[in-house]
Amino acid sequence: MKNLLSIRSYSTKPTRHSHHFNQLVLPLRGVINICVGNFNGKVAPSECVVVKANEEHLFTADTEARFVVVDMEHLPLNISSSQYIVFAINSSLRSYLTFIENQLENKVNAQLEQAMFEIFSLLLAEQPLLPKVDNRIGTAISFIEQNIASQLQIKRLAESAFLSETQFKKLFKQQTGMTVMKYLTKLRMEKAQALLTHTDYPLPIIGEKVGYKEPSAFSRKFSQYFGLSPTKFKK
DNA sequence: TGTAGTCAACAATGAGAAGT
DNA sequence: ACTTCTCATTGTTGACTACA
Repeated sequence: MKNLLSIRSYSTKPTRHSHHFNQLVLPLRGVINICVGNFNGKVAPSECVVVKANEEHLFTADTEARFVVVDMEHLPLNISSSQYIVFAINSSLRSYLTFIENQLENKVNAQLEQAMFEIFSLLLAEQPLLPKVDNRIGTAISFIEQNIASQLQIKRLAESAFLSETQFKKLFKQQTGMTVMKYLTKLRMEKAQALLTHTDYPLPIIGEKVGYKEPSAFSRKFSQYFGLSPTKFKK
């Protein structure tokens, strides 16, 4: 069995079938109709379908749809031990899929493709495995990820999801398991941690990049979240 | 059943001062 | 250059109720 990354625009086997390896299907554009296990429905970009080895499945897609198909002999533990057939993927993996598409459509390089597969596996292993989220909450999450440096207010996020503030807060908690603010803080702190580790930006700039106008507010939040100040973390 | 509004309690923030 | 603290202000949450 050879681990394989490929880009497809339609099902090569539009009949029920199975194979001895695991297969992941990740839409880039358009929607795929998939029937696997007890799941029978549509899968859109930002989501991933897991077809475990020897599991019967069937998928069809519109001609304009594009998706990454990954054949894997061994699934990372988070995926193999999960009950989810469809789950939401994070922004890092989404960005990486675009890279994969670009690379596979322009070059043939076996060594690079093996490295790409390995990076894909690592990104997959760190997916938080949130269930397939409501589209409106998915939209708001994308909005948060794209505007992490802005002063994000629930009112504005609720608008982006076409929900009232109250409904938005309820649905967000229900879908992600955490409040809007907790989710936002988690993203901000993870980004701050990455900027402190990988860049030489001064603290006020890092604070700004993760949405804190005041360095003091950033420093306080970072200390609360990680248990040590940004400066001590950097050392 | 899903959506929306109200409200009290609590948390987060900005500004500024002082200290390291 | 950065952290820590205080204080006033603003924002958010969650429980509850009402409505279609």
